[in-house]
Amino acid sequence: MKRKITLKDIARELDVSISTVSKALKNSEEISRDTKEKVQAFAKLYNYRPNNIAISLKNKRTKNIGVIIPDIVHHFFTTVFRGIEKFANARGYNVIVCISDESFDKEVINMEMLANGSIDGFIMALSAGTQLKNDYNHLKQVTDQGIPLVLFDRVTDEIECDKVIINDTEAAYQAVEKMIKEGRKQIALLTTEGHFNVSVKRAEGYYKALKDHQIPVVEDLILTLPGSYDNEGLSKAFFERSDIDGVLCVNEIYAVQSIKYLQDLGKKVPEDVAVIGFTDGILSRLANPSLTSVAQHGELMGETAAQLLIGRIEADNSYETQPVYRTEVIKASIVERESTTN
Amino acid sequence: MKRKITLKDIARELDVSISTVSKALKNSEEISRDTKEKVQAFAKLYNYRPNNIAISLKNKRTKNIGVIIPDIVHHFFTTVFRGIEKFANARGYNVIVCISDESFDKEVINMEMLANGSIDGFIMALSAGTQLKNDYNHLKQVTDQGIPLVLFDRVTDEIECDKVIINDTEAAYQAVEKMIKEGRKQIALLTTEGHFNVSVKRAEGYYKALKDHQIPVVEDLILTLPGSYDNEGLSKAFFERSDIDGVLCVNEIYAVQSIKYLQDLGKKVPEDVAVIGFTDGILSRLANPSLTSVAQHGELMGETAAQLLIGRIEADNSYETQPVYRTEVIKASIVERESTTN
DNA sequence: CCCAAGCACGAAACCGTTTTCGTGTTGATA
DNA sequence: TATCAACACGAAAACGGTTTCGTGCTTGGG
Repeated sequence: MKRKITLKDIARELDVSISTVSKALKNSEEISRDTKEKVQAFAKLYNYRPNNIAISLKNKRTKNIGVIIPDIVHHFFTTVFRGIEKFANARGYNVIVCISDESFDKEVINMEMLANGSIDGFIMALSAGTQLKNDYNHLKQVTDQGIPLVLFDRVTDEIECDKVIINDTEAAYQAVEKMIKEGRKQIALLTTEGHFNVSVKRAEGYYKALKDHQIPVVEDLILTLPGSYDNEGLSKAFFERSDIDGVLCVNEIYAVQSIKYLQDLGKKVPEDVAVIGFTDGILSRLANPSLTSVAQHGELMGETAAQLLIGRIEADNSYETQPVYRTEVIKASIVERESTTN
Repeated sequence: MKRKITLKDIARELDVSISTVSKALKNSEEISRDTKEKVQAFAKLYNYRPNNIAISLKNKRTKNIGVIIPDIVHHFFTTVFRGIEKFANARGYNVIVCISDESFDKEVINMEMLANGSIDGFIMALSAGTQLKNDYNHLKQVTDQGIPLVLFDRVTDEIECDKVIINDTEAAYQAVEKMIKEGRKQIALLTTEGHFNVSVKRAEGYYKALKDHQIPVVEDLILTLPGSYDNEGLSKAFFERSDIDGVLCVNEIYAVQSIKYLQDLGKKVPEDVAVIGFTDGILSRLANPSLTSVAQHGELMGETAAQLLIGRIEADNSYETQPVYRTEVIKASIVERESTTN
């Protein structure tokens, strides 16, 4: 077991000072060619690598970014994470991931753990618990310390920072409008409980589309489910009413499940009922019929968030004054497949 | 913007030495009650938190573990990761994730980045590129340095370290046997190219089950696809032969796609053809018919890997001699759903 | 021959902790 | 009154680097 070699080891071995070794390895002009070659050769031979921790301590930069997401076993967050990781890695940053599991407490604990020097900035999506509690002191503390923060998807107006969101309302509007243009009139909405910002915004788009096309809102056509990714509470009974001819779902799980129930009830998708979901994941592609879906471009969202964050991190030497925060809007797009007609 | 407060700040403010502050905060017996109370009150007031980086440098322990996986947008890896994160977090460790994207080079770069002090140990699944190249020097380097390493799922015999695998061969055997007991005789195998260890092992189980039940192997019933998670290369034509009555797929994507093609060809699942996949993910649950699938218990796998790793990390002060490495086998189980009969 | 510039390198501070090893003061004891 | 613990605290080294600021030596010009 060869232990890691340090500057001190090289200095001792070559009978020069630590500073000389350090400079020689950085190819400093101060050091003679002879010495530089000697040191560099020795370092190569013994595979010297500077200790990241020591460097972090010295320059107060860790080159780590903290990502806190509610769940990882979920296609959307997963793609966002891939975008973050990709961009960050290309810029020499590593990514520390914490899963809040939709819990306020875990979110707080994780942030505090990382905020004490482990990372240079945060990227996060708020947990359900946090949105429910409406308590953002942990975020405030972080930003007050001057640690850059970027919120994505599940954001809040309470905190001033950079944000990346998608145009949920318009996307839902377009999805509903598409079904209306197909001649549908009784369009159901499957959504989740209200503390999710995104669900509310998608519902808004649904209402607005109906209104703009003079279609009355039928309360019985709107089903609000408790879980966020589970299809708990969704039953076949909901689809038994004979007049439903379209369904908008705030995620793809609901959508695929809806298709299944509709088919069980002898209704044809898309002939009798059109179905559109959010989150254009693998489920949408492989469903039968495949699912027309609102693509949220998670990877782009992640890249954008990482770009914003790293920009802040690497610029915060200059501006000490109140910076102007940006909110980037990622445009969702509808991917048309077999669960709608043309 | 309140900057972070340090021991030195407290010491200056309270007119005591840094050592006194440090000890007072640790409730050392050396320090008088008066001083301790004073220091602790001040620390609380100004919300003092020790700097993680400094502590890491001091005790040469980062409380970070590095996870390197080929892909994150994949249900199995995602669940394993959740298991790792869960266990690690409960033990006070953070998780740094790098995605190798199935590339040997990225795997090497990521490992080198993290191996220079950023982490206390690695958990990883080998990338396709690495298995293809059969070059494990980067792993050897890491273990030689005394950094604990745990391999999971995609492992190699070339490296001595702790490993966590599932009993792929037996699971595939059982899946095939199940279909045979349902009276199936022409069972197809959809697998991926050979450099994936797991595919090979699953194929072995397939062969063995056929052999044990005196069913001849029909080469035309075995389809080897290039990608690992994409259904590229999988076409409806494969299923046109009339005699197929069972399909074993090495992942759930192939399985769901197979169901779709079979249905398109007018064959009924499971009446005419049974389908069993690996990776019991959301696709399996929501497919129509829902998919009988081999559950790999990824979360348990992740927890096991994290437990092994943290055990090594926290024990490696004692044993300097060659430790005895363990290989934990996670037992896969078949989750029966609608794509097979009883 | 003297002085100044320039070269090549080293000493030391610093980043924020922890921890060992003093050390000055007090009170009790012989 | 001299001695000795016990007490309460500080100085300093250490972790592994970077960086500033000397400094001794050589050399060239006057």
